[in-house]
Amino acid sequence: MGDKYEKVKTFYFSLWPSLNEENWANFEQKLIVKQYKKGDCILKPGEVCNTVSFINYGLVRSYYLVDGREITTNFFVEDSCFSNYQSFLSRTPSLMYTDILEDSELVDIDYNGLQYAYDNIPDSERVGRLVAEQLYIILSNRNASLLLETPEQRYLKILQEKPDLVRRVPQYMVASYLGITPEALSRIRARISKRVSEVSAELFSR
Amino acid sequence: MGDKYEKVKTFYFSLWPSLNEENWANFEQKLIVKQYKKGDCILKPGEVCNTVSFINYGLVRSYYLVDGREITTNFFVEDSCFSNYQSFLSRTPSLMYTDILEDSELVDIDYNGLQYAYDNIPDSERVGRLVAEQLYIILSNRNASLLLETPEQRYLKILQEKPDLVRRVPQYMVASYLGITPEALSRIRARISKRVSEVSAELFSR
DNA sequence: AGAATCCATTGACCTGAATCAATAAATACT
DNA sequence: AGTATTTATTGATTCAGGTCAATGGATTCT
Repeated sequence: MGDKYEKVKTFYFSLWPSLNEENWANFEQKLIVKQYKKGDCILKPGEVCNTVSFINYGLVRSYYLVDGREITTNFFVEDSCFSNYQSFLSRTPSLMYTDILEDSELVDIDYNGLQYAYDNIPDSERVGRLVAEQLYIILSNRNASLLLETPEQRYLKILQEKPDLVRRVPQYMVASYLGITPEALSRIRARISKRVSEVSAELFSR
Repeated sequence: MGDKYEKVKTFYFSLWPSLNEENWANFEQKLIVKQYKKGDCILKPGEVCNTVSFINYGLVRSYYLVDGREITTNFFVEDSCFSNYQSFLSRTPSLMYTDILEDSELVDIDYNGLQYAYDNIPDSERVGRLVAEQLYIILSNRNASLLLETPEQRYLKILQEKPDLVRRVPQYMVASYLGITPEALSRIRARISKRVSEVSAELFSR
């Protein structure tokens, strides 16, 4: 059983320098491990998100669905934490879906479990602050990307920064993460490979 | 002198139930009051934001400038706190400008002052967490608005939710907050008032 | 393996907003 | 008050991406 908590334990020890075995044991009691199958939907619009989850293995996606059109806000991969944090924190209904894209194992802590930790486990309050701050920074960067970069720039960036993710996820989901339609992404790809082949020809002709 | 701290004191007491006079006195020592004139620029791209500020009075704006084009991310009004939180937290250079739109008085706490508070003043850690969480929720809502609503919907919303702000700020800044050009906002306004007059005529003809 | 479903590409066309430009209105400045 | 500057409106044009539709490849399922 300790097995399934190994990765999440490493994760927490890394960002919680003062964490010791006693406090970990206390914290671990609040964790629940669950397995999901590809295609499972774990949160729907209207539901309040009640967990923060660590991904042992698998792949997860959050997205809005607005008149038939999906808008992906995030992909989450193994060894990281995710939540619908806005819904979780504000205790208000989610506006998003959260789906399992690949068979996954999640380690959940629920809202009450986390409040218990804040109230009873030393320094967990600070970890909570640091996590919230980290998530703020990430969201802020995502925001800047959507405001400042063109879809093509965003595509080239994700290709470079998360090539593995692009391979694991259908292209239409990547498109919706970039804020465009599948057709538009297909055209951007065509444009890029045209440019690449022109440059190659140029180099070849010298 | 205590005068200038009155509003910010009320503000902190409201979100920090366990705050007492002794701890407040300790905290207040870390605060610095500053006046600014309309047009002042208090943070430029490349600079690291080193303060979180409470606005006694005045109006402040944050915006990106990308090839001559302004993109407003936020307006901040009296009795609220602001910061370039992404830069402040990550200690990395800002990508944004922060300008004073109306003569303002700010009550600043700097990065070290805040760390001092976290380390020495009871429950300040929790307040820091709650503030970060609140800011996350706000940013998340702003994000959803930009992804899910049309510029016209966003305009109607800001008209309804912050009519005072729309009056105090030049229209081209509102446009850049909505993610469009001044021309586009002007056309949206024309469209709306056309619809309004059609509805009026309709009602009148009965 | 074969059928069915899902996914990516391509073409034709449409649309909303950007851009460029000119003018008018409003504010600020002396 | 009168000039200068800033801001808002309107028109003409352009363009990136959306929409609709058809086709062909890939995956998945039994």
